[in-house]
Amino acid sequence: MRSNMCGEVRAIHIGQTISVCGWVASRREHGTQLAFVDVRDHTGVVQCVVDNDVDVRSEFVVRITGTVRARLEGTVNPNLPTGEIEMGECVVEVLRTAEPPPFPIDSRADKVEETTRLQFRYLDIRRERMQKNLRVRAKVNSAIRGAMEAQSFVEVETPMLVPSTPEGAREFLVPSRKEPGAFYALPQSPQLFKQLLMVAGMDRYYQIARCLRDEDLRADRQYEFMQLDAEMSFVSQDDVLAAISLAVMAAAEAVTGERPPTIEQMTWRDAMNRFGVDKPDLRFGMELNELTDIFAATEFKAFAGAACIKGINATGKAEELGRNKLDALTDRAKQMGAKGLVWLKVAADGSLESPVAKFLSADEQAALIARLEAKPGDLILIVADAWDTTCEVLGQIRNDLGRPPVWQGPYRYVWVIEFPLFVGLDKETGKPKPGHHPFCMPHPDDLDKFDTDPMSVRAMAYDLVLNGWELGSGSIRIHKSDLQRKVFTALGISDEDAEKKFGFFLRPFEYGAPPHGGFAFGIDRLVAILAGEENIREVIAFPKTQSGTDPMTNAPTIPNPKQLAELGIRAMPPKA
RNA sequence: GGUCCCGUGGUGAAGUGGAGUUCACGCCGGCCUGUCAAGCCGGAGGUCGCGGGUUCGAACCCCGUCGGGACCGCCA
Repeated sequence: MRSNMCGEVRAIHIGQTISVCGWVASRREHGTQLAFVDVRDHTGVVQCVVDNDVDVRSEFVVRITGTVRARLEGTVNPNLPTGEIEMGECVVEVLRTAEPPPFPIDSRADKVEETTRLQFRYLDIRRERMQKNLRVRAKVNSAIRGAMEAQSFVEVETPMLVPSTPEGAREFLVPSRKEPGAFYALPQSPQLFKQLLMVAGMDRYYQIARCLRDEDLRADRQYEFMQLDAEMSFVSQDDVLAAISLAVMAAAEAVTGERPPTIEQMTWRDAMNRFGVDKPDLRFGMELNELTDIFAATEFKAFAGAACIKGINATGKAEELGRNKLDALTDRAKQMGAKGLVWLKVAADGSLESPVAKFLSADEQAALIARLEAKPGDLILIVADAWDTTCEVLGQIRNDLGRPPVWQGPYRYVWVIEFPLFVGLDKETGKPKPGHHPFCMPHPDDLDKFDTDPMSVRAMAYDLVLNGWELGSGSIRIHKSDLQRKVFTALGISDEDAEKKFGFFLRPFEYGAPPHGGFAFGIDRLVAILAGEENIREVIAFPKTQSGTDPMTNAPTIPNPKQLAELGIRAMPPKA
């Protein structure tokens, strides 16, 4: 039907008679003798000159045949890639008329209520922005596949109807027709199957897998999302990081044209100490500074005896943050569990202005200023509390004060390694809770700490972080039953419970599980950042709203009684 | 489950207790031979999300509810 794409016609085509197909982006009529019709496809628009009356409206689908010619002098449009040329003596075929769209099919729709965009998603996707985003996504998928294939990973598809598992995120359930009362779950991830594929000798598995979690939605979370899911046999942690790094770098290069440098590594403890979060945003400074030693002998009651005192220097923020904003920050710190937040402003003469300055000795003040390299106009914020609280609170405040939009460059990838094996204590059992999942390999140097200091045991677990967003995580898995039993014991899980809860998963290991490890990272998040979007809905063709509905299809809908009867289900009455 | 913000013709905004909801874009009709998200003239189009309350009077204040969004919880 067409010989050229609209956005690709150039001066070299002058003299050729060509046909383009697309949608009418705009029509400018000048009497009955002359009309301009801009035709749009996903490559762009081209101006078509019609020398007579033509009845086409916005978004009519047309095929236009004409001869490419240079535009008249003075009518070149430098804002358009096709602005040097136009199609003349055009014949217009209307392939399909169209109703006026509810919003303009261009960047003006960026301001339209998102619900309306989702209700008419097929029109929204017609826009340049969404076309670009979905094509970026396709490039990422393609580059990842290429990188994984090149490393001898084998793509294996795992089932979508799986057994419900006891741990982890809330699952979507699918009723079984053959066995009324029984349910399948939709997979939160292919975790179980990919590890069994290692037992099965697949050696290197990967899949761009759809995962489903029935947890509340966010800017970076949807019910359904896509992961690069991978698992490798006979590998060290560094092997896994290297393999995934190649996939991520290939994806980034495919989109940006630039290959990121080798992804740096940082231990979890360093990340917490320096940035106060396990997903540090390395694009800006304002790092946490250790101050405990400076105030070791302080008279100031709020600091005296505190396990950990840290501070950040919000450089140049003294002016900007008035009393109200400082109070708000203090409230936020308290909400997060800190006893308080101390602020000090560096005055023009270098002295400290603060309600608490009078409690700090001259030596302490001098040491503080030196440690934080504070200059006039700087704002110092200090938290004194337990180590984790101090880090977390200051990390959050650091992000609040300094973090650029996630899409803003440069891209700073970082592997956060050596996550703790256990985090916190279960309120009911008083036993440690698994940091990642209970099948993570403990760090070999920490095996003797299981009994003495379990909370300090590191795991062979790692996260990939980009600009403060967690892209994904992985670990080396336990493949021996004695070590697995040791971890279960620490978690307070008896042999009997372990068999009941995880037997279906662990029993196959008895037939010869190789040492193995893997990783999974969220494609939606990576694509969003590479596409310059701060919301993954912008890179998903048909996403759900925050309450889990689809304004276009009206899903979820109420099934008819016959369907329910067949499934042996009696539903609650719908909400009024 | 919680906190905060938003809801006014098709779309985006203005109006925060008082006359007839205002403006831009879009839409419909007319004019127009070089425009380019054209220009000019005219026109149609709104239960101000919904329900209740306060008031002489409510788009505006109060309560509830529905829908949307950001965040917390949650996401082993």
